[in-house]
Amino acid sequence: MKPTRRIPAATISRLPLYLRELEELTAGGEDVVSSRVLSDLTRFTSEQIRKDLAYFGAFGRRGIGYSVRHLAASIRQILGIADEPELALVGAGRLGTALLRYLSRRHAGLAVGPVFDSDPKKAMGSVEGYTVLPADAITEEVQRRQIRLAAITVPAPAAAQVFAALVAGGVRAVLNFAPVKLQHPDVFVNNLDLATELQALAFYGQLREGKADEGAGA
Amino acid sequence: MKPTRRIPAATISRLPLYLRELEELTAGGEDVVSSRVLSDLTRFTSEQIRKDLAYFGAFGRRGIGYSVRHLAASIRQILGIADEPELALVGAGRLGTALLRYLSRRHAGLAVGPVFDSDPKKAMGSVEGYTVLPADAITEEVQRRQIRLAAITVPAPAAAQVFAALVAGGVRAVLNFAPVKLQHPDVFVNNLDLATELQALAFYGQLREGKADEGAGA
DNA sequence: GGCTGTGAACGGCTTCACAGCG
DNA sequence: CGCTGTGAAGCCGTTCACAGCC
Repeated sequence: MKPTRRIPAATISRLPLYLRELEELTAGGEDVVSSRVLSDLTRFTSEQIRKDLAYFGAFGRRGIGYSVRHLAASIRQILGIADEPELALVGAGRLGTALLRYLSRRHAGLAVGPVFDSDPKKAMGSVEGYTVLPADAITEEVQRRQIRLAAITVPAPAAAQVFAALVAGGVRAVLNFAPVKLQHPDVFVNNLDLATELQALAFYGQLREGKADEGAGA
Repeated sequence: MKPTRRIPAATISRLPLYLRELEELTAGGEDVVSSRVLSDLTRFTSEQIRKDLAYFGAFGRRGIGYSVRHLAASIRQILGIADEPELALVGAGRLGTALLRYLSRRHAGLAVGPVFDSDPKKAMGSVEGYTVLPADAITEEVQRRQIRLAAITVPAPAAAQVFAALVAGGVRAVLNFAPVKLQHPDVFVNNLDLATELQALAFYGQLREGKADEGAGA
C-alpha cells in the first residue's frame, strides 16, 4: 500500500503464506482473525505477523483483530496480484507445463501470459491449451504485451540468452529454474535450482548424533 | 567434515552453488581456485566463501588457494551426497516427473529411490522408466530401504498424510512442494510452494518510482 | 606478495515489552 | 480486558580488517 521504509525480503516471502491462510478462512466463513490465530495457522509468531503487516499500514482494529476479506485484499494489492498480471513462461518442458497447470488451476492472482520454447517442434504447437511461440519472439511479444513477470524453465545453456531477451523486452522480475545464476541491475531475479535445493536438503537428512535441526527453507 | 559450531542455513544453501562452479572448473581442467575467482563466478563475496568453508575445516593453502578436486569432494562429503543417497518421490505428476528427469539426467549426487503415487492408475505403472508404487506402501518401503530423503509433489489435500507416512518410515528431510506447511520436530522440512514463490516475485515486478531492488531468493 | 582463516565491527531481522485504542 | 502497533533489545549473519602461512 505505502512501501515507506525498506521492506525485508523475508517479510515479502511470508505475505503469500498469510494470504493462503486468509483465503482458507474466507472459504470457512470467518470474518475476523487475530494475529494469534494466524500465528497458529502459519507457525510464525504473532509479533512477526503484526510487524510484517505494519510495514504497509495499519490494517487491524485494536481489541478486535483483522478483517479477513480486507486484509486479503490488502495483501493482494501489496504483492501486486490484485489485477492479475501476466507471467511469461520460457521453456515448455515438464517443469514449465507443471507451472502452467499450477497457474491455470489454482487461482494464485497471476495469469498465464505468452509461452515460449526454442525447440521448433514445440514452438507454434500447443501445451496445456496455450500456444507456444518461438524463442525469437520473446523480446517483441513481452514488450508488446507489457509483461513484467517471467519464469525460465529451459536447460542451462539457453538460460542466459533467454534472460537477455526478457530483459530487453522490459521484464522486471524473473523466477529462474535453470542451474545458472542470472542477474541484472534493474531486474529482480530469484534463482531457484531444484538440484541445488535437493543437495542442501541432503545435508539436513544426514544422521547426526545431536538433535535434528528445525524449520527453515524457501 | 566436522560440523563443530552451529552452521547458518544460508551457508548450507550456498554450498551446492560452490560445488556447481567447482564441477565446471574441473571440467575446464583447473587444478586450483582462489576464493576471489569463486567470488567472481558465484557473485558471493570472497570473505563469505572463506567463512562458509571455514565452518567445516581448513581446506585451502595460504598463498595458493583451494584444490578444485579436493574442495569439491569435501563439499560433497559435507552435504552428504558423496555416497549418492536415494531420494523417495511421492507424486508422479508433472512436477514429480520433472524432478525425476533432473535427478536421472544431471549428476547431482542423489539417486532416484522409490516413486509413489496414490492414483491407482499410475501406481504399479511406470514413469520415466521407474516403477510407481501405491502410496500405501510408503512407510514400509522407505523403512526397508533406509531412505532418509524425500520430495512431495502431491496435491494439497494428500500432503499431510503422505508426510506422516514418510516420517513413520524414518525419513529425515523432506522437500515439500504442496501448498501446505508441513512440520515435525525430528524432520527437516523445506516448504517450497511454487505459487507463493510466484506471488512474492510479483511484488518485485511492480513498477516503483525508486530504483529496483537487487538479488535475494532461495 | 598472495591468499587463507578469523576475531571484531556492523547491519538487519526477530523477539521482547509495552504503550495505545476499542 | 483484548489485541494491535511499535520502540528497544537481542541475535545472527555478513562485512571489515588483519594476522598467519606459503
